[in-house]
Amino acid sequence: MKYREAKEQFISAWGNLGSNWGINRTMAQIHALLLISPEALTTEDMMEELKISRGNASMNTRALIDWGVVKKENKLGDRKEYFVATKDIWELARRIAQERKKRELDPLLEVLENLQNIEGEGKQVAELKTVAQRVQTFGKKADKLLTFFSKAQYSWFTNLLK
Amino acid sequence: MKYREAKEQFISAWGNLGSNWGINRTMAQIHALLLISPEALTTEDMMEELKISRGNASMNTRALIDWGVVKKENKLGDRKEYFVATKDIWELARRIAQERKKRELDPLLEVLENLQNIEGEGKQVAELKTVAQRVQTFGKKADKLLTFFSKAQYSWFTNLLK
DNA sequence: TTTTAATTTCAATATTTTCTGAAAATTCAA
DNA sequence: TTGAATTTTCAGAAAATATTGAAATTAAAA
Repeated sequence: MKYREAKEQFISAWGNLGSNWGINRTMAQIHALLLISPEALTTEDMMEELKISRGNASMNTRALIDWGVVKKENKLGDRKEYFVATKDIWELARRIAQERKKRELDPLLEVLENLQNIEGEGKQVAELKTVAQRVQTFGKKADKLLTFFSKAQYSWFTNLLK
Repeated sequence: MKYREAKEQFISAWGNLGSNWGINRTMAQIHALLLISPEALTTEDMMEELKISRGNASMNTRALIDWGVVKKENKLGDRKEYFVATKDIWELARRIAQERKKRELDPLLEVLENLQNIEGEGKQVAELKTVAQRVQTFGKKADKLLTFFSKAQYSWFTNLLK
């Protein structure tokens, strides 16, 4: 396989994965591009490689920085900003886990906590309470696991499989 | 808190969670509704509760069935179809894990496998190969873990936290 | 059969999300 | 300061996704 084709396949696969995970395609593609690039890239580079506008590149690069998976870099005597992605996949996974926990699991658990004090008695109330409680129990466990995961070493993850 | 309000909060929270996970809001809301309902529901019930059209209800119910988290039920002497959700949250988590693995991880791993035979030598080629390999290694471990997870008992998950 | 009830499909429409591009803001050098 | 280079912002446009509703299909009852 030619380099160019391989690159396109990787970027495209990463983009698909991202969009299945509520991350927009361009954001995932910029990330893919940075991942496979041996050098830091400028906004111009991204625009050209992915055929996207300046605004798009700027906004999605910022989002990647907010997720903590991309960093700015400066080069002496150059005014442009350069960007690099964390190349450590384990570190990447941990950051994503951490960020999603914060954005999704935590708010859900808060809602579930509130649902414990529903008034009334009937069947429906009972069912809602039961489900809320079960989801909460499960969610709390997932929460603990994610917290642990996001602090753990890669070796822990590996050992889990033995 | 009143029952109605609680119900709305639960459905809304579940809908949000779903839409962060690439599952459309209505589909998640129907699922939420079935989860907290003590009885099987008809399409009519869903339409009324969620203010959605018949077509929408039909399509999203079907999608839930494809995911394996909702089942059809029949009542004697009643021509209508009734629907129930799996109430076991652990079972639900396993099905989702299984389904997402099949739809997302497996295709990614296949692409990565292909990327191992890239022609050429330069820095860029080397970097792409390295990244693809790292992602693949990680992906394979995640794959094993998910396979195990989707066959495991709830107690395994619980024990993990000890 | 034929009729009626229930469900599915899908073209048209509505909504949401993403992207563009140019103006505004920022940053640094002269 | 001023001015050029660079980045950010955001209103409007485009694209993608979800929803409707009525016609077509299917399934059961008469």
